[in-house]
Amino acid sequence: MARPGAPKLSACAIAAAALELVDAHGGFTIPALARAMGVGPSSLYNHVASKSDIIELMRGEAMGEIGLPGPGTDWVDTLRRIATGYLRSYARHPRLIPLLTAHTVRDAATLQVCELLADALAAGGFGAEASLAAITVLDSFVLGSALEAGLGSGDRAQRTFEYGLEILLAGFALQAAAKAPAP
Amino acid sequence: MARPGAPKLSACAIAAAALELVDAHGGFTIPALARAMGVGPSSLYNHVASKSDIIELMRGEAMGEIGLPGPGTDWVDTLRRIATGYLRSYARHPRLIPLLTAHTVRDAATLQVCELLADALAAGGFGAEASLAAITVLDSFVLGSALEAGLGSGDRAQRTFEYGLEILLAGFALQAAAKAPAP
DNA sequence: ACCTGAACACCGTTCAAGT
DNA sequence: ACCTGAACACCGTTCAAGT
Repeated sequence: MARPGAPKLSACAIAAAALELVDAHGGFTIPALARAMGVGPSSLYNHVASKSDIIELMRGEAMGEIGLPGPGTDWVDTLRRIATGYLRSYARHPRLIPLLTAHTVRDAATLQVCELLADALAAGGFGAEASLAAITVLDSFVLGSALEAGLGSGDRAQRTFEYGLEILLAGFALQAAAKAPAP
Repeated sequence: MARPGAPKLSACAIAAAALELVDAHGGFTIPALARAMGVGPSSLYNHVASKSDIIELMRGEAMGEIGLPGPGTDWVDTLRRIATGYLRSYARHPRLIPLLTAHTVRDAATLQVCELLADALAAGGFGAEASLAAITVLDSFVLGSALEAGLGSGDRAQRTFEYGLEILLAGFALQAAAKAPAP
């Protein structure tokens, strides 16, 4: 009962199919992606502008899966929850990470999460510069851990992540308690 | 007075030329690399096995530049010095970083530095698992910072790095002082 | 509005041939 | 031992043409 002229493709469906290919093979190719969707390579360009466009869509898809803590949450706990959700999300698609690090972030959902992190750190007394440093640490740590967690033995890497995260958060709390603003 | 039959190419020269292209354009191409060296594309394959081989050679070149602390150094100071040299090295070639994160490390010099880090952490009382977590944090942080330091306004990113590094090291020292082994 | 198919300018790699 | 040049099987993207 398919409507006549119902489109076979959409940006969302393209991103999902590409993510499946990345999960399975660590990369994707326009011809391979088109073949997986039962369509000619040139058809994709009616819905996305370029291959790099598809990669950015995949970032949004991975990032959209993480649940965000409510605004009443303690700032350290906010950091912990975001980092944990972030890890779980990217650990599901570890082979996507190398593709993402080669790109500057443009995805809206990702930028929004960064703002939430900045707010939490501000609540902890971090200035703008210190906050940037902390977010860089956290982000790099999560991506590095997700790479290991997704590819290696999941359970051990998970504990390694939790342990490292507590070191980080303890460092942040220490810094906040000292109430010394960034030099 | 060139010796007759003196080779125009070598693995080392290829890596250096490729690094120049990456610094300038954020990537390299076999034809472009060959052209830069005044040679045909197929000539390169007398000295390297593949493009990915060239990338691994570049990792070694970047890593080889960092100076290592002597064995008498305090363990926290050892971490600080390696991290700092590591950052300086990669900040000089920030556009190389995305190429490297897509690769598993095979370079000998890099693996040796990892061992030095593990030794330092062991001296601080870290067990094997805690040590792995700490190295993951440190490595991710340095690469993330180098990406920013090399591409953004160098001086501010440098201070951001130093500040974040002190947070990290304080966290490590805290953990060591508590003398609680990894859970 | 959306898909097709042919076409373009590339890419990494191989291999026989030369010196 | 090392470089050449032609060749191979690709790749991402465009565009006129169809429906």
